[in-house]
Amino acid sequence: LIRERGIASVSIADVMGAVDLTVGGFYRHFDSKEALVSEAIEAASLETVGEMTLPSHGSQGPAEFRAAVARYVSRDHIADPGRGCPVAALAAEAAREAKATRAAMQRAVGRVVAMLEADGPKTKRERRRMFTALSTAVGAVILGRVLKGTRIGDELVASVRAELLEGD
Amino acid sequence: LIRERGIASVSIADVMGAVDLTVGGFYRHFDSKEALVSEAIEAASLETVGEMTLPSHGSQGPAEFRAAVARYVSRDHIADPGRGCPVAALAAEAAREAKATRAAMQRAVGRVVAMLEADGPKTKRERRRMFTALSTAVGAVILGRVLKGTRIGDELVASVRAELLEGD
DNA sequence: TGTACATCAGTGAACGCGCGTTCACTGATGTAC
DNA sequence: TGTACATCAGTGAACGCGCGTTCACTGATGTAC
Repeated sequence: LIRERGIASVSIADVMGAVDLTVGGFYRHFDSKEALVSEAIEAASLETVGEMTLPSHGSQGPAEFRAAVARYVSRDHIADPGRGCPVAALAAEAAREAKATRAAMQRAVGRVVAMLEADGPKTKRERRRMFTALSTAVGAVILGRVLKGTRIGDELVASVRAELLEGD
Repeated sequence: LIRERGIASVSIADVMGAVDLTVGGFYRHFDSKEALVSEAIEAASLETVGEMTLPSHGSQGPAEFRAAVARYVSRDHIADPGRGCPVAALAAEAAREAKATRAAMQRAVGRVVAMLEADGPKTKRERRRMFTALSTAVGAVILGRVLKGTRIGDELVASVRAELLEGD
């Protein structure tokens, strides 16, 4: 719900309503809205990284990397933020939130980096390419979402996808 | 103000207070908050593109492109969203807003693309690289902001900057 | 030059509403004896 | 096996607050004569 609508636009009543409960009960489970948001980012991050890593346990080859990119920079991911990467959906908003939320988002990014590093040590050049590819993928999903339904949006997503998949 | 704090977190009282006026007068100037947000995105977009294009009028060479990238993917830009690119600051949030706001953000992205296209027709390959570089730059600024003050954030920004400036 | 009047940016109080949080309570569940 | 009691998830009403928007008003400005 938060990934779909953003942190500020989801109320506790929305969250509780979505599981057919009433607002009052919320505080049996979380100390505050901020605690919920932090845990939600954490959970979504684990889920997303888990899906990306799924086929091979830990050691990722270039084929797995390409498959992950193809799933990340895709029409499906762009069309369904609610089930997608919390970094793409919420990074900009989380950067303006209180400490706990920012920290959760920093951990989420860290987890992606750790996943990309999982197949052993990298040269400086490889690390640079890794950070660049990550920025490109996140940027493309965010831009793809705001441009959804426009010609330029389709071209941008197709371009980035092809560029990342071809290596360079 | 909106670029700094986000659309939802800026109230009309905040905006009017920032220019030492009271809330009531707001509606002499704008029909609604949404109208203000749309115009603010429009204005910020013109300002940002203007700054990027400034040195040479229209026809941009590779040197101007490199200078623009260096200014965009920089510590200064990341540290000061309030004076920076509205796309990096607000694209993800604008994607969830009503039509007028989304449309303003789409125009903002379109303006950047038009600027990058300004030095004449491009091959398909060049267009692909252009869209990729745009996604990379926007992604890096957004990630740089959420990671501000962390080791990984510094490394990511430095990496993307170097990678984009070196060509590839 | 002086007066009457229209315009309109800005005021400040009010509106209905939804927010996050609190709290006294209910009632199902599981344990102790 | 049956009874008494503690636990605690969930209820629903209330709180104080800030939100976007409306509206009757004020008062400075500029134009018409």
